[in-house]
Amino acid sequence: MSTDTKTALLDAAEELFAEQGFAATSMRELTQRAAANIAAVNYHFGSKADLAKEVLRRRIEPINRERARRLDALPDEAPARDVLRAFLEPVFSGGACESDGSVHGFCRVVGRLNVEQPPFLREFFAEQFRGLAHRFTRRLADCAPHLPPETLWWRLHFVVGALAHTLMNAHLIASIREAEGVVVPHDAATIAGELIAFATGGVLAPEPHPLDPEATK
Amino acid sequence: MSTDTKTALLDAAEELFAEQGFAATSMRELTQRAAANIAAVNYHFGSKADLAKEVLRRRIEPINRERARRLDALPDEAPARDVLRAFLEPVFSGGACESDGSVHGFCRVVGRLNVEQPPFLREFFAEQFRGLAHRFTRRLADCAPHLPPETLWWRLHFVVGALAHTLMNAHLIASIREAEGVVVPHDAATIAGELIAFATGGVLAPEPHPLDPEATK
DNA sequence: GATCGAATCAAACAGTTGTTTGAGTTCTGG
DNA sequence: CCAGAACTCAAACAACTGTTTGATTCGATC
Repeated sequence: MSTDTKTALLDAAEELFAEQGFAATSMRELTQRAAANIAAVNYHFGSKADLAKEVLRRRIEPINRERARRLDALPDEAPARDVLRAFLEPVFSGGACESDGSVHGFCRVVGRLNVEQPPFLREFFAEQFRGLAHRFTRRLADCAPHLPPETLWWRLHFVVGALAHTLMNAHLIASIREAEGVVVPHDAATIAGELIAFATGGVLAPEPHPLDPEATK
Repeated sequence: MSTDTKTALLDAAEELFAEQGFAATSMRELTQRAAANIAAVNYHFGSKADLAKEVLRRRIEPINRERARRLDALPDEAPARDVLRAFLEPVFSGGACESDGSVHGFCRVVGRLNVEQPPFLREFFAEQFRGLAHRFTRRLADCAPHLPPETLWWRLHFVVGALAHTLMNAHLIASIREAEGVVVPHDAATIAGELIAFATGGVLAPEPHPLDPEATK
């Protein structure tokens, strides 16, 4: 069946883009892992770039739908923590975990391509997130009326950064300390919990002081 | 003078790696921008990979020295905010800003290569940060004795993620809203201030609740 | 002014890149 | 059973990859 080849390509691309990034992954390697012919990607997707978009779309769209759904389901007086849960938890749920509870490959590919951002993906990401980011920022503004909108805008992006970095490196971060005998749980549920607590504290932090220029020097 | 070629190569590499990443930047493009011969990189640095290491080293080492210096200079009872300032401010200072106050290219290259992490850079980064990360985590533990060490470990990495993401995308993040007529200041001082406030709130947040498994489903 | 090492250069290296081609196979609907 | 679409395949495409070579130029030291 041809659909099998198509999803095999998506799966292989997901793994390899996650591990090595977009530019560093070759079509030979990719099609070989999918047990497909070299020409299969261009036949089914058009190009390597279009394949990458499709890899992302199949994961991001459900996540963003779920984010929107949860945001809408929140009562008006919902606290910031619930808003941030609506933003973060969908990433880790919905099959995001391996059977051993560790973070699934697609989490890493989203994080990876989100930061690699090949030129052709810039617009794709902007398109996927623009609307949602504004809705969440507006919602957070209700929870924290003492904070100016620009500050909240920055803070939501800090959360995105922490999320992307964590998705990509969770296994590495944990392994650093485990090499010393310290066991660091890094299953998806633990990470999500840690991240939500951190994000809530960060978003609700008091307004930044103007920095002492002396100290920054 | 030959030193000029060498630094011209470092500067060009810094810019291009920042914009496009390591794998996506070719030697032709790189040497051309530096007004040097194709063979110049291999002559002066040995290989493309070694060039990348050098690009990073020349920026990261001073930053990490300054981080260590500031950490040591802190009084014993210093609050978490000061510890985080010692960690974050050196990134933005020391020539990190363009003349217009925006974030300098090298900030982006560090953020970029930190997330792209070509295999040969894994060990390099680990080596550069391992010791420092532990010292900061230990210091933060003194400021927040109510939090388990693993939680602080995660939170420091969340801060790194927010930092890396911001360094890479500050201009983009700002431009999204400016396209709508909202002026978002994104000079280095503003960003540093926002990030420090966010990081302090996040690191000191109360311990994470165990998540409601229902909601994560 | 000759000598030597450092630096630059154009050219070529062998290998890989993403993509295209056209013939072959497999599958499906009539 | 056959026509036609959907798909797979090996081979070749031109372009580009990082790196090496050997001759040439440059600047300093003796």
